[in-house]
Amino acid sequence: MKPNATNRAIAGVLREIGEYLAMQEIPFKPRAYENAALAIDELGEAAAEVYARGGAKALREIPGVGASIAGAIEEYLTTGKVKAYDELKKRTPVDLAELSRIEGLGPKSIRKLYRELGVRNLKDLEAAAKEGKIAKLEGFGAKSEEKILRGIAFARRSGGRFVLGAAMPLIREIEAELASVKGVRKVAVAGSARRRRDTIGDADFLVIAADPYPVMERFVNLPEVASVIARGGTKSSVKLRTGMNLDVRVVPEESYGAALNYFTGSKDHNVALRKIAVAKGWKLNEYGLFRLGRGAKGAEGGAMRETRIAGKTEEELYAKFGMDYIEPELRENTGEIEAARAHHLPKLVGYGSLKGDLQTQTTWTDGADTIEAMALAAAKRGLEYIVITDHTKRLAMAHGLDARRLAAQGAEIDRVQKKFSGKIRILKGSECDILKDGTLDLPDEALAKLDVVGASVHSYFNLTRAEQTARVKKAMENPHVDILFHPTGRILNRREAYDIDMEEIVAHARRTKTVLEIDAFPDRADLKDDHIRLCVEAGVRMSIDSDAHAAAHFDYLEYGIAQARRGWAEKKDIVNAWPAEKMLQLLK
DNA sequence: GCCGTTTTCGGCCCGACTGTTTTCAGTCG
Repeated sequence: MKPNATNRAIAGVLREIGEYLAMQEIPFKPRAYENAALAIDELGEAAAEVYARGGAKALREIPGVGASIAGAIEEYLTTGKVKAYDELKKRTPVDLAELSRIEGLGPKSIRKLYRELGVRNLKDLEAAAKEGKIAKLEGFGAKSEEKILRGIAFARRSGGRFVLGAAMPLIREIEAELASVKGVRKVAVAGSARRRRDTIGDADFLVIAADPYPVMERFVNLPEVASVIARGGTKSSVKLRTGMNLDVRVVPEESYGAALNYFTGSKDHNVALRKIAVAKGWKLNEYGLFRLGRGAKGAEGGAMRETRIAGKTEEELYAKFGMDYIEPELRENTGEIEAARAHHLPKLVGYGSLKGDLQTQTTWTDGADTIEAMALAAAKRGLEYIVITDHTKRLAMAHGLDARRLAAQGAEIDRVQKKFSGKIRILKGSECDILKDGTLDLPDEALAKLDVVGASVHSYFNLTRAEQTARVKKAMENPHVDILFHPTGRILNRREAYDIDMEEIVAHARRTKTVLEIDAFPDRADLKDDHIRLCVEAGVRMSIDSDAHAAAHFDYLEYGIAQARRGWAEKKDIVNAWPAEKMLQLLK
């Protein structure tokens, strides 16, 4: 078995096979490989494990994977190679991953550049462009060449995706800006930002306006715009200085719901809806849902007649399909369509429904604000309680608390609580380090005096999966540990999660009655949506915490709620959606 | 190459914009 045959690597090979087939203008197969690659990417477990469990037969259970692709995966897992891929690569030996990241370059162009100019990678591409060779190619021109050079510069500068919580404030500003254009009746943010994915690739805006011209004018002239990618009568795209792309679409009012649905995606969700429409003899596009019928001339000769049957609102659209309304956070084609048809969709935990916050840091360790300032900010936001959870002594750089300072902090909390009597309840807690061997950084006697104990890993990220899992499980067995904070340790765009068996952790949480945290700090977003859904299915309770290191960070709770909703969580699943007394009862 | 509540054969989501074309291919979402 090839040890580093990760899902990402397998998906990468499948995707490249698809692109090579697309170069040869082979129909349909490219999409089959692309679909399979997507399925592997989003598989909840390692394909290697699936194969170990049930061989190629088990691989074929993965939707989009049939006999042929299962064979390719098996070959890759057992030999580290896929012959068909190697042969395709030999015919056109280019760095596909690198070249297809360049905006506007697809399989056909890549093949042409290789055949005509010998371009194999970004470096060759840049050289060819700078020598003016690309502009002379048939089908290319001066503009294509410039665009390629800009694409290369950008690819070097930035990796691609943006953390939702970092991008959202600007997206909302632009939304308001577009809304202020004269004649604009409605603006909506669509795309992955509306689905509230933890990272987004770009941002999509939908506008209803009598006259699109002033909208486009304002849009391409936004101060943050670095370059205009496309500008048309109803659709434009720009690239911001941050590297993020924005798209805007102006649609007629009667199409608003269909367009919002279309541009919200996900692509998989849309494709699934369209297939259902086709099966019913309908057509769904961004302008509406249409019934198709032959014109008066009869079967063969007559023109198709389209009758609009829905499209003004999303609610109307889903109702026409016989479905309950599907919240944007659920639209990933992971069962929501079936659930909506069966009227079994979860009643998602609501925005603004949190009563408390179970992880906050103060000036006692690495927080920027005092206990009092944090309590005041939380009360202003309508929270009924917060838990003060400063770091413990192992985190020396954060000036972590030992048992003595923790006791002193307790006395300070009592003092502040008197001032806030009737306004907000301030609970005593800790973010206690889990040491390498799974023991805790504070003695049990100290932990026993606290209202809420969170435990977390801040060291030895490189243990093996078995060691890391055993370490965390041991900490969860401590009777004082109520919550496992940021369970996987990932930092978006900066650090991978440590290697830990989350299915095992979820099962252990159930056994030990440990709460798993959804850390709402934007670049953590940890648990991620898939893990949350595992918890929901296992009946494991979660908390949504800001991990605030400053009073302003209570704003982040919104992103944690979004993440919980993406994981199908309801109020009953979230301990701090309940009042303090009930929350405390739900803990160990 | 994959898939099936009309099908194990015959389909496969659909439309806008750009650039280089004079009628459209390629790319993107």
